[in-house]
Amino acid sequence: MNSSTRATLGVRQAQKLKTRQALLDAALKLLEEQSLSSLGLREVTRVVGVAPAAFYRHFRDMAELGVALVEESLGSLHVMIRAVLAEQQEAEEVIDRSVEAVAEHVRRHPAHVRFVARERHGGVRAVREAIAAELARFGDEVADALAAQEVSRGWSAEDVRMLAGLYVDHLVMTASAFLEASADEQRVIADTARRQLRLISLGRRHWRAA
Amino acid sequence: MNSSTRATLGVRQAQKLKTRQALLDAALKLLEEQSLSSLGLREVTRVVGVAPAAFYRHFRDMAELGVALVEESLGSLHVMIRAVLAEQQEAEEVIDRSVEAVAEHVRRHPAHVRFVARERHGGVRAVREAIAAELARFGDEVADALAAQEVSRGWSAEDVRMLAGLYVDHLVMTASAFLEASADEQRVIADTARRQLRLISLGRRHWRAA
DNA sequence: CCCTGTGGCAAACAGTTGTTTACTGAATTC
DNA sequence: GAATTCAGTAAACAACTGTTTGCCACAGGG
Repeated sequence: MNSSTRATLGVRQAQKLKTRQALLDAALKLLEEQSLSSLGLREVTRVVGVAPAAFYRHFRDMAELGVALVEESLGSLHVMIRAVLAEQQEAEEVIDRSVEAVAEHVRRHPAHVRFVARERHGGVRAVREAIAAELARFGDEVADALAAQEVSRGWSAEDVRMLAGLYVDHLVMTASAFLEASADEQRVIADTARRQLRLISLGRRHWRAA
Repeated sequence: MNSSTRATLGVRQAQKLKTRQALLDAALKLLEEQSLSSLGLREVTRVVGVAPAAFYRHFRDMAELGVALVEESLGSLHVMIRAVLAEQQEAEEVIDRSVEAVAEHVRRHPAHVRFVARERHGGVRAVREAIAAELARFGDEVADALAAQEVSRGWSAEDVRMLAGLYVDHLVMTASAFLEASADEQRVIADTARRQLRLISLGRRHWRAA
């Protein structure tokens, strides 16, 4: 009668998913203060409270666990981005809304954000590639949203994609800047981010019109 | 009579510097495929061909070696940036010149660039802070150069610093994008980077004028 | 020329790591 | 209700880690 698991899932399978999630959670916690390539399998199982060998029932190695963490981490970000993109508002409002959304996302999922920022260029190839692929999908999604706006009339697909890339990069930079900042510094960062977006948006409106 | 070391340096001191440099070089090479927090002291000394204990004659631990690598890595970048900033040219030219300089820098010092990109958000606090401090100095330097240009007339110091931050971030993003790219992809990246800089420069010219 | 400072060495230390093995006991299937 | 599946266990493995110790060879100053 566990309400958090579907009734159709057997007790067996549900338990397995539970420890799998426990492994992911423990790893994410440990990764707040070290990087994936130095995180040991025993370290993780010790925190969860299972035998080291149990790890292999869920992941081939730490790299595979890392890829699973990428999906978990960027999944929530994906939801957030889609929500912001869906709102149809004035440019100024959409900027304020975006920065606020990023700030809140970092506040709610700091470990996820830190993990992505850290492993984006980290020492584990498979994880790097998973993050790159997911961020590329973000870029495409943003590009689609931009193309649908009337400001982009007459823009080539490449130019739209270029602008989308700029936005995604800026998002990632801003999010990781928030991470290590105190409350005071966070306000400064948010303010700077808004002005930067405003400047970009200005450049956008004058593109090919100058 | 070693021409690469000052004549005033005794044989003693010169030898010490030589193995110290060998340790740094070996570490940098090993760091192309892993991150600092997983790099072992024995691993480094083994490559150099000295006893593990010899490491302590030069660094307290790997974190200290990492900080030394930061200075080495960002030192060369610093020279490059200063050179570009010194040139007084038309906006369009300075953009082409900047992107070309970044591309060449990555071509000449890939391991250094990779190291900085990887450890900027990596698992070793001291190294993160050293990189952040150095990048902040870059930002100040760029800000000074921007402020001296007539386009910035009437700009507040904060706005100038905001724009400088945007440029520095863009530089780092572009450099790390170059890293894992093939020759073909590099051309695409360079082209995208140029267009992004052009858009930013456009926004800059219309700042507070719109 | 001898004395001293010191960069590097060999060896030993207690811990820790990833992986394999044979196993147990409970949920599932028939 | 018996047979089967399989998540998790305990123990052992060789290989490796960072750090300390006492020692040596030798450059450099007196």
